Amino acid sequence: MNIGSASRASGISERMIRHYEKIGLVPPPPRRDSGYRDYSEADVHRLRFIANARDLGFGIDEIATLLSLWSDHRRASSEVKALALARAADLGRKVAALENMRRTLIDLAEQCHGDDRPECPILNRLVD
Amino acid sequence: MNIGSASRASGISERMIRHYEKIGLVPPPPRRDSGYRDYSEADVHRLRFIANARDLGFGIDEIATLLSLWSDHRRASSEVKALALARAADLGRKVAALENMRRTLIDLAEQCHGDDRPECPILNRLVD
DNA sequence: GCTTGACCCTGACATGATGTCAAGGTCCAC
DNA sequence: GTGGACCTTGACATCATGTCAGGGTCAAGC
Repeated sequence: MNIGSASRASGISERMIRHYEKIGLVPPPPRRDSGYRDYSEADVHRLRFIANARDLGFGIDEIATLLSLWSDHRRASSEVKALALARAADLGRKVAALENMRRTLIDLAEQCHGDDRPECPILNRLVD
Repeated sequence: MNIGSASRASGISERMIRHYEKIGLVPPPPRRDSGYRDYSEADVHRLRFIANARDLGFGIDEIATLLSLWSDHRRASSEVKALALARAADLGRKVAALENMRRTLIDLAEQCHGDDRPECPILNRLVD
């Protein structure tokens, strides 16, 4: 299967598939005489795994760990669980930080007349 | 004032101060004979404005707009308000997306025994 | 006046995930 | 055999930020 098909089947751009190959996240597939990469179903499977993990907010390093856990049939599920919970905690912190910004902005906007006058609590706050 | 003092006073790293100068977000300060940048209080003020806006999640382009609105004493506060609300809406979308990921991870982790057995719903989900 | 350590200068390379563009080779259906 | 779709590599860009190297400057203490 060509890289274009693998891309469509996995939801990862051709660009990123080549990138993941370069950084060692996916093994280099065999090449045809033309030099074209030739992907198997298993390769696409791996790519989709990566796409799903990425969509859950895992970073490249964590995805590499998940991949090795995935292919290790003797691994303990506790390792995977710990990784997922660490990721969740991280997301929780990010959510809290963004939510804080959002509330601050909304509070400031509520205090701002939003009319033709230049007086503006939002700018005043930035000047503090 | 040297760049180090300006950095400490504004909370922006020296590296980023120089960067903001290069991209035109702050005006190039005068130089002393030695070539050292020489910052005024007004410069530091501007830097702190930038730091505050950055902490509220504004991007460089938006900060540039805020800076021009700030120095325009005839501007309408409605423009600033619109910018703040757009930013808040954007943050709201990001928060929702991250919160979604977080919930999914926690749900998956709850279904995972987290023991020595290899069986793991988290990995199964990634394989879908 | 000299030394020393703290400070400053520029420029370059790196990150991470991703896009785009260019110049060239390949494949297949007609 | 030709055209259009596809593939190759490599390079450059983004955004905010860090770090490092190689070199100049300043100020305090001796």
